[in-house]
Amino acid sequence: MATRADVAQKAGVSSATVSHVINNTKYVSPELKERVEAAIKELNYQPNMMARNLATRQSKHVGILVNDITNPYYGEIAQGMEEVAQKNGYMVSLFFAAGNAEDYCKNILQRKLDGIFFTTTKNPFSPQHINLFHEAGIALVNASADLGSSLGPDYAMAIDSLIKYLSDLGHTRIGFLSGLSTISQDLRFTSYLKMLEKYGLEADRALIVDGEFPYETTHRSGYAAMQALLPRETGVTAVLALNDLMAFGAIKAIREAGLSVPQDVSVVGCDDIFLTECIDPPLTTLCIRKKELGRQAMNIILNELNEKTTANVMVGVDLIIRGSTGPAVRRG
Amino acid sequence: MATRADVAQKAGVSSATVSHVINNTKYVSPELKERVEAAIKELNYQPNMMARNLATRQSKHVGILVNDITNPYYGEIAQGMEEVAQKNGYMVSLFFAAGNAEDYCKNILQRKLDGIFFTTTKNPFSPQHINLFHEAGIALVNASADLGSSLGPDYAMAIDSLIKYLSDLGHTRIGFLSGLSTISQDLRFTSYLKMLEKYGLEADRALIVDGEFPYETTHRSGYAAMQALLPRETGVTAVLALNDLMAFGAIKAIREAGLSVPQDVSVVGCDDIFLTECIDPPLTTLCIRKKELGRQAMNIILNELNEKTTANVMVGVDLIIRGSTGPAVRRG
DNA sequence: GTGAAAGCGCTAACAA
DNA sequence: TTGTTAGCGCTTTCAC
Repeated sequence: MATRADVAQKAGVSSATVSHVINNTKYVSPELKERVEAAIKELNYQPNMMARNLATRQSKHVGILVNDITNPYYGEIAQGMEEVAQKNGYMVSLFFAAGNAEDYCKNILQRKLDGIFFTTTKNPFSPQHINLFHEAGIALVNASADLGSSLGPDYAMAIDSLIKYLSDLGHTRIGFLSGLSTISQDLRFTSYLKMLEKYGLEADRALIVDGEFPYETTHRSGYAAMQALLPRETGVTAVLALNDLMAFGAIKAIREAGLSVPQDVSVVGCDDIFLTECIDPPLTTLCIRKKELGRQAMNIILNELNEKTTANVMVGVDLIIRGSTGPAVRRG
Repeated sequence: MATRADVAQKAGVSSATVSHVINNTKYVSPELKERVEAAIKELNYQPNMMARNLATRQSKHVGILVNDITNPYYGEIAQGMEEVAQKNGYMVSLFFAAGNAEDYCKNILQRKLDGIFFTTTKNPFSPQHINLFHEAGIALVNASADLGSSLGPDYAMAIDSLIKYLSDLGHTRIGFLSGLSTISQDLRFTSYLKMLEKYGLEADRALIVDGEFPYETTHRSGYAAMQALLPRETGVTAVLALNDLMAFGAIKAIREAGLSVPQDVSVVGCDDIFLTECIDPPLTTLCIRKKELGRQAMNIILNELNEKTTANVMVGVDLIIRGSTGPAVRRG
């Protein structure tokens, strides 16, 4: 593989000049420029990023930490992030919440990743790890808050609309399938509580199902949560699940209990992964603009790197009404 | 951030010695070794991979090309690959079939990726690109065949079992929703044809629905394919879809046509993504060991890199019978 | 057994 | 405007 020196020689210029035409970092006379470009083409020269990165002390490599890439939600976010990363000459690598934090940390530090997007609150990294990242000058974007920039879905308004919608349909006993811990400060959960209050509905503790350690938010935990909720005889007529996968599981549990959706229980998901519209019944859900989220994450990282500015942004969430919700009926 | 020179100084040895204790590349007396290790710990020294990679001419960085990471199928493969990559000090980056091949190619070459796993036949890279990869000594693992090592699911036996199973249930008109082009040499399709013949069933062209360019294998294309198949009045009583997503879409189309699954039409998917067991009815499908596939991919790359051996392996596929298939009934 | 020093390919002062 | 050169941090011969 040709190196910069080869190009310089072939073009009859210095290697610095080659650098300058490649990086557009200084004026080079049109004539030389042309000669250099010709040489590059001829030799099919490709700059060696490892060398460049060593010299510039940046890797042009970022990471995305996902809970479970098997959830289409994260997949779409990753796609959005990759899209703008690619446009800017960055690569994105995957990290899994279930992976080994120590190994990941070492990798991140040693490879000098330029930035990381934590899409999930389920973060394997300890505050010490985060500190190391900070010291290394890595741009951090967190779904929730505090460290570096923050970026996440703005659930509050959509959940407001949702509770109003359900309330208008006559629902007064609205459950919440959390998947997370009791003390969760998840915005979905806190918004749920707040909006219940706003619309004069009772936030009965029995209507709320927490997850169990290790916390999971899959169809399986949704199934388990609903199985836990139904026998409680709370008079529940509607539930909001932390995400669509959990909602799928909840629907299954409801059916297995001999009830139907939405006649007996209305079910609402969150995320709006593409499958929501193809299951039966189609799922009412809170639609997060996932690609947008991913794009924003990369943009924020880019800004943090280039302009040294940190940002706090929230992306919109919309209530999408489909077939899994309907009027409340009193069960005997 | 401390460098190797700092460590050397603190330990009172040369930087070469530090290298040797870190990489275990030469005998170093226990005494010095200990001093070096102490210094490393004390300075919290982390080797700079960019420098090391420059010197060793390998990036310890591999890629995985996926069709659509939003399909849990690919997500699980990526997870498997990442798992063994991490264990071996490699990072894996994502490439999307829909991405810009030119940009990707440049990236791959310039960053000196050590290997790439093409999980999908839908490959944006031209033979010229592939050639460049070859010349650069990049380990290539392809789902189908020919370039470098090959790795993919072994559909043939499972499809044999499937056709036998359906045939035993009285199905004689079995459709195929391909998503791909007419001339597809996809092993699922060719196995389907072969097994129809084996069990004495007719491979009516009208029972086969090709995809349309740009080929897609999502629930949407499954929906469209089934909508195309139903009006043909072929007497179809069972269909095999290229993957589970397409099967989901097919089920939706069947229902919208006023028919039911499996009473009127049996539906079979492929991949066994986790959602198959939580939709209604649970989907009969061909289960691919996805994590295994990902792990194998990384192992093959590692072997190709270290032992210069190439491999051709297929991972097992199992027929999983669930609720979406049942006895054939004569309609009309 | 250990260390000096010459790269790896590129960038970025600084000179010319 | 262009070229020289000293790094970037690590590996790896080759002397000692």
